[in-house]
Amino acid sequence: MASDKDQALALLVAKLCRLAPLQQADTDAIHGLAIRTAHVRSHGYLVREGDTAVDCCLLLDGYACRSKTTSKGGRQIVSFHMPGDILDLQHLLLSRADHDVQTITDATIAWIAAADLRQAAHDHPLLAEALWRDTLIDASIFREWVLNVGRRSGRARIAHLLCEFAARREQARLGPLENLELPMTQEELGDATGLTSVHVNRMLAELQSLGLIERKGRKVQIVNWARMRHFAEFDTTYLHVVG
Amino acid sequence: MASDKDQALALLVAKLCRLAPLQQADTDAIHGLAIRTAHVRSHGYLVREGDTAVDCCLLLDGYACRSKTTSKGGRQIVSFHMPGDILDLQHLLLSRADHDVQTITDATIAWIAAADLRQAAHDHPLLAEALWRDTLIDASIFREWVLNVGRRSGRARIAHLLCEFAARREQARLGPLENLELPMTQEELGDATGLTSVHVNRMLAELQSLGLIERKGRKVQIVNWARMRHFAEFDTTYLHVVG
DNA sequence: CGTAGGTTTGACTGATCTCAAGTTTGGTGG
DNA sequence: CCACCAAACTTGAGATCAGTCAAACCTACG
Repeated sequence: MASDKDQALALLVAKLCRLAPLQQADTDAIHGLAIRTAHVRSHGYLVREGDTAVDCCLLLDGYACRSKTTSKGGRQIVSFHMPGDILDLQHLLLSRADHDVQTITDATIAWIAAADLRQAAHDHPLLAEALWRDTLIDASIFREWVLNVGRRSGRARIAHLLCEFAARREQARLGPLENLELPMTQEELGDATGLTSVHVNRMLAELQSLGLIERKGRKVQIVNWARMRHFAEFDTTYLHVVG
Repeated sequence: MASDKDQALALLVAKLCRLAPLQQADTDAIHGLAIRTAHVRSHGYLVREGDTAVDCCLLLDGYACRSKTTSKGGRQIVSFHMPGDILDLQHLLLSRADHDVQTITDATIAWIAAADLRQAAHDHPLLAEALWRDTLIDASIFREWVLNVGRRSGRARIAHLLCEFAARREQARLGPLENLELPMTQEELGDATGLTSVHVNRMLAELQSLGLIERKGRKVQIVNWARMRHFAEFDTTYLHVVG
């Protein structure tokens, strides 16, 4: 039976192989990384803004998000994450965390020593390329979020977020495109879209009344993917899907 | 007398040296890159969404921005750029452009062959590190923009944008912190903050009436940096200033 | 000195927020 | 299995911020 650590390494290798044509030497280097796994409760902090991170965290199970906070207390979620995602790759090369990383459900995390990973990237160009590409895709998603929050109506923002979540979930083979269970509260959906939880609620109700989705608790069914996609102006290009 | 090409190489080397401790071999590799310079008129496209970019562009003179467009025609500017910035480093590793890159004033551009730069990064780990760190700072700024557009009032958004522009300009030694000339129209400020040009106008007028700025045409004077900074909730941490 | 693009202003509209009161849901201990 | 509790969700009414439309005013430049 595979340990958490073995599972973490397998997940990491699989992910990075999709991002660059890794050779044996590269995957060997990954297997040589110091890793420890941990269980973290829902809403636990993995990294706090201002921290000097010495470890990178890979999400093995559960869901997480990254967020920033206004000095007046306003919270903005800047990304959601699912199993297989590396949560704070930027701390490999930037010394101070500029945002929080937090679980949104109970989760299992693999902590990888940043110095090890940095050294491995330095010694293995293809590994560096895979990691770099991962951060570039991250950045592309941030750009789409700036557009989402800056230029779309409330209903379209929510629809777009649902589409992105569904698409990324399917891409990571975590479930079918049309049926998903949201791990986050409506308050968190609001923090991600620049809306209040009250308005998120109304927009979800509206998407349902438009026949785009069906809901039961946090289970969401996308009734007609093509119509939903169109309504949300969702185009997967920005996810830079590889493999 | 230095040619545009020499100027480009000097600028690039200076920038990357601030981002990683480059060695002689690394800077030699940079000097070996194929480069050609070009003058581009105001509002000219350098990259269009969907393009397969074969060159990376370094901005030598003038100002530029990157933007995305909604299918309904809404435009969102996701970043502004000034001399010394590399505009589309992400195209080194992502094949399709997910956004437009456009000048906002007349500009001088140095085009660097992407394949050359990719190869140089592959062969020189410190060069890769410098470029990677540059893209990570880029991503950090996108995160701050998501927060800006998602969670701040109109007046604070504009104030924050002005602070960022002033700070980056000073950091690149392009002028003093408190006095700047904006290269962009109020419409473009609106496209960057998710507001209409009409509202940008009113917010600028308000910042002036609050005694935070003085304006004359597009010249802006920040009357009291400490107060402005506080009002805008501007904290330079996210710019990850190095050197 | 005429023109076009950019800025400024006003009046009205509408999307989203705020506050506040229910209602449902999921988990926990008896 | 049930009763209870806290958290999350839902709904309503009124307030507000920002958008829309339209006109007038600059200002740089040919």
